[in-house]
Amino acid sequence: MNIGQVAEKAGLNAKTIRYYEEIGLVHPDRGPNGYREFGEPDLHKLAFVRQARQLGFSIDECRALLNLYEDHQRSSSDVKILAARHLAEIDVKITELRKMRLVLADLVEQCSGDERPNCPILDKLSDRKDVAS
Amino acid sequence: MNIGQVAEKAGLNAKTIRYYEEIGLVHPDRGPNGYREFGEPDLHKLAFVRQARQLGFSIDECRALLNLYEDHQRSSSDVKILAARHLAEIDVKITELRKMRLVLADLVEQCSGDERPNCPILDKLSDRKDVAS
DNA sequence: CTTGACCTTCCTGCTACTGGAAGCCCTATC
DNA sequence: GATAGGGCTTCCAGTAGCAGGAAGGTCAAG
Repeated sequence: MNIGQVAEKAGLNAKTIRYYEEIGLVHPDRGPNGYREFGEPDLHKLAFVRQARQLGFSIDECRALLNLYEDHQRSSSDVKILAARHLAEIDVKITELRKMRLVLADLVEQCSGDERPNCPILDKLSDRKDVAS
Repeated sequence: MNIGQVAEKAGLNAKTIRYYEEIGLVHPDRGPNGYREFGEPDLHKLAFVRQARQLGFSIDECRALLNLYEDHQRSSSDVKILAARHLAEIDVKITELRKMRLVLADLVEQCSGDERPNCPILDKLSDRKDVAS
């Protein structure tokens, strides 16, 4: 398979796949013309990474997950620890965003949004006191 | 004020403030020794930007907010539109994170997390079907 | 006079790609 | 055989928002 085909099948951009090769996630063969040649295992790995990325795992976490996936001696606890840590990070992000959302929604609601210059949003931003911890 | 003092007062890193100068957010004077000299208005602007950053506004949005803040002919509607758009982006992010969280929490729960290799998390990631839309 | 804290500029690196330029390869058509 | 197109290659630059570090100037205290 050439890069275009594997890209389509894996649901990834060809550029992305070249990048993944550059950072050592995949190691496709090369044909006599210099083209990358991907096999089924490569496709499988790329699809795996795509799924993990969609769940928000970083590239390094994807690398670790791939290693675990290919290590048939792994303990599922290693995978679970990695995933649980990522889950916790997601929770932190959600919490932070919700904090922002609370303040912001309040400000937006308070702002009349007309042609007059008076604006509680700007007032808040220029306030001495902190907006959130 | 030197950069160290203004950094502490504004709650920002000195490096960050130099960066903000580089991208044109602030324009401190220079003393005869080449040191940056910040006045109260600079401190005020930096604190403003910090507050906006804490609410998740991008640097470009902060720039726009600063411009509106300093434009006493502004309409509050301009500010409100900007803030409402940002609020919508936050909502999108929260939604995406919650989707990830749903799938991930489920997987983590299903994984026994023991010494055996069998792992539903890896099974899911290597699945042909998409994990989320 | 020296020490240490503070300041300066410049350069690199981080994440995870994306876009573009210059050029080769392959197939099809005229 | 020439040409057109699409796909492939490498390399370089840029994105956001800084952080870290090197090399060196400045300033106040002892």
